[in-house]
Amino acid sequence: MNIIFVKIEERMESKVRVRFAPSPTGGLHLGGVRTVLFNYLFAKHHGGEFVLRIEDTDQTRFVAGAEQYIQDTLAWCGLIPNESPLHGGPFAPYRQSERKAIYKEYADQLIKNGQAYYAFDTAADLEAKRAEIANFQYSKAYRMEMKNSIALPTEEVEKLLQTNTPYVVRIKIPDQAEVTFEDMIRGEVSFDASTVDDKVLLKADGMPTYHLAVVVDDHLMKITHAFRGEEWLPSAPVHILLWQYLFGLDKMPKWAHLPLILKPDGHGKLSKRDGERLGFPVFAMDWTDPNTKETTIGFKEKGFLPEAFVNLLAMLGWNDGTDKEIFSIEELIANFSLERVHKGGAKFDYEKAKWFNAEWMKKTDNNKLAELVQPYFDKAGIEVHEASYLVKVIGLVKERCVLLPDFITQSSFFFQAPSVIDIASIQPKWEEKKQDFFIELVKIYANKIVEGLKTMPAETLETDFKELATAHSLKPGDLMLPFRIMLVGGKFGPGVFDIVENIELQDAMTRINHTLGLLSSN
RNA sequence: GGCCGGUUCGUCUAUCGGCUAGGACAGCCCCCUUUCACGGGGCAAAGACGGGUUCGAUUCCCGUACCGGCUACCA
Repeated sequence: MNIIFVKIEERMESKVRVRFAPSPTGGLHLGGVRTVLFNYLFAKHHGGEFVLRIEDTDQTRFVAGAEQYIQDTLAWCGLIPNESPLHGGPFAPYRQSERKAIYKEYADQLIKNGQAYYAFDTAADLEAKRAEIANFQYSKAYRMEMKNSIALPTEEVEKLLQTNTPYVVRIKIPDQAEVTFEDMIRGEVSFDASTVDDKVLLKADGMPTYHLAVVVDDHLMKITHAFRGEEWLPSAPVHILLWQYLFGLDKMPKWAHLPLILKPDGHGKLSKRDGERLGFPVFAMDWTDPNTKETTIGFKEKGFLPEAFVNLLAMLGWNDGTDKEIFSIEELIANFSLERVHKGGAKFDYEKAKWFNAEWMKKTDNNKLAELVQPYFDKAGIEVHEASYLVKVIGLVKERCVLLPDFITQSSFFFQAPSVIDIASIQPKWEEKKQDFFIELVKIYANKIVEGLKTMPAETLETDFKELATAHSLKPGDLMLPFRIMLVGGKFGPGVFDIVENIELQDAMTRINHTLGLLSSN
């Protein structure tokens, strides 16, 4: 028996190099970004390099704009690759479609060494065979019944090749081979390679499949540690065999198969559909399919801060062993270790995700928040005359905002009078005494304005308000809610006197009068 | 079906053989707040099951169950 055993040596003498290798087929979802993140954290923790490689070998699934989207997403998250298709690097090109010729050479070498072979079966041939034989596998058991350079006489193979018959190149899995390797997260994993079929390495269009491309490029790009989702575990033996055939197992990167991110309800891998169904983003940023024009919302546009997004992703499958949950990217880099990455998948919890964002909002500087919030104000058509005023308002309302757009609902009344007044919450307990009180309050404010005051400190406003209430033999408490609703339109917002202080006396008067008008006309 | 992986409160998780199984999110209650939040305090809530190993297992081993992944000329 041919035993392949790969051990992790604790050597780290060569510079750590990792890669993220997505296919440009659409938006980048949570699981993808987390794979990037763990790659990045591992590389930076060890002072290594992070490479972005685009695996665009499937021309039928290629989607225009997806590559740009991936780069933009990494930029938003702050996970900038050292080498990429856009910025190049010493191992360019970084797009597999541009490396087509390279893979052919290696496929030829495998064929020459008897480790791979030509297969001429058409799609129909394969379909028929699969229909005929339950659990059909293109391997030892049925290889000889198929149209390939192992089963066919040499002359016929020659003839097929000379007449340009379409073919694929398949790896020849050894009849008996136990493949064992050390996964950095899972420990020793072993497979009986004969249960794997002869995977296609080179497709009929001359493009490599993932199996060949990942091995060749990881070698050529000197990748030392390869991270990928757990869904790749079953094909690991193919890759290990290829490493053995092509470059030697001593050169092979160490593998780490990351746990999956699961649906919040039910079971299975989290998908784009789950987000739509349950009402939360799954992609990092908005993604518009160029064909259907359909847009899928992203965490960025939903109003998440990149710091929070990265933080929450890191905690999905990793922790530092303490109760600490809020980590900056620098702290993550400093503390990250693969030993603390989980083996089991984690269900995504949107409520917890929002909590991370709320925490990061509180930590973020008001000036920074103002910058981020400005576009939402623009979109809502709310004019911000002074940036400094926005910064001040943000300080007043930030702890009641979870997502960036919450600033609109929580603070629009600082910039314009509310368009809707929740009269229904005032009316039941409304009485003439209260009306008189507010008429008097307006007069007081008018006098202050005549005295040359535009506004007054919240504390003074509050004292005056309470004194006036007492004078009208009313409890201040019974007046606060109506006052709040007059100012903001409903039962929300920061302290009423903080609001009055900021919107200034003139505006407050206008709003009181407006509501008084509504109340008397009803 | 076959192969591989996984399994601690509803969810994310701590525990690296030693018993009040800790924290966070969500839920509920109270305080603060004459709005809503934030904040503070509290309640409720977990080791899939069965065997071993051991003085002692959530922790180590085996089996079972359940869940997941893969099983394409997709990645």
